[in-house]
Amino acid sequence: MKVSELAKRGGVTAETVRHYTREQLLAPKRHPDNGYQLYSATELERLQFIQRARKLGFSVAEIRDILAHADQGDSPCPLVRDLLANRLPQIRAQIQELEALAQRMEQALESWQHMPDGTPDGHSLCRLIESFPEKQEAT
Amino acid sequence: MKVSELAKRGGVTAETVRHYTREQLLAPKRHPDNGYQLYSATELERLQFIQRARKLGFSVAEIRDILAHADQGDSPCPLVRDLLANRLPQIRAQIQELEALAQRMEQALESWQHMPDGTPDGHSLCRLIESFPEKQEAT
DNA sequence: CCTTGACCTTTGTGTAACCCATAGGTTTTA
DNA sequence: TAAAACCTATGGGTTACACAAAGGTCAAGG
Repeated sequence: MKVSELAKRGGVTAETVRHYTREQLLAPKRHPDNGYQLYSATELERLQFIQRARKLGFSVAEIRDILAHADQGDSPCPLVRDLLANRLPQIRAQIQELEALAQRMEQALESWQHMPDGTPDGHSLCRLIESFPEKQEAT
Repeated sequence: MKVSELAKRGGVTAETVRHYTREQLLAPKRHPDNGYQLYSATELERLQFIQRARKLGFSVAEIRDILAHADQGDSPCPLVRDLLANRLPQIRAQIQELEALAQRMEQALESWQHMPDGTPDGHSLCRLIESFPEKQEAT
């Protein structure tokens, strides 16, 4: 099948398929006459595998490694366990950061309710923002 | 003061100062002889303002707009309130996504504890990943 | 048979906020 | 005075694609 058909079957855009192909996650054959990329049913399975892996937070580069292992006949499973176990705390940290950000934003919006809009005066650009600390102690 | 001094005083790298300068958030004078960028105390205040705004989740492009308003003598405050109020739900959504991801990751790691590593066999690349659904119903 | 529209190709650009390397000029200091 | 430290501009790297352009290919209808 050609790019668009694989894309449709896999539920992604043709651009995404081309991207994965460029990044070596998919290795289609070429139609000898016209140079079109030809994907087999195996490629569709690979595409679906990629989707699952993406949903689990693996990067495209990581998935390339995983697939490369599998293509060599090695079990990628230990790698997979490792990658995921290492990524999880990073995701947790990222969530913490975003929650702290959301809290700052909320606190700002709330405290701004009682502040008037001001006009920049050469020292103050916007007291709303300036009313916030540049650095903050741990709570 | 020169790039590095401003950077040190502002608690950022010289690269960051150059970046903000390229992006027009800072507008240093030039030393007529050697072409060095010369920052005044006002630029330091601006840099600190930028830091605060970044901490509140504003993008560099947004801060450029905010500063441009202020430079024209207009109060940027309504813009500031607006941007923040619009961004907050996006941040919340992002947190939700990350939490869903973290949950998928955890669930995966947990259920994988009882699964052996396998060898790719032409149909299965890694059952760990394949054991996960490509799409999922809302819970 | 030929045109048109749909699809394919490659290449290059843009996204966000910097970081880093390179090559070469300047200033400071030992 | 020579090296160390700092400055400049330019260009490439990061992530996972989206999008546009220029040009070749193919299927269907008039």
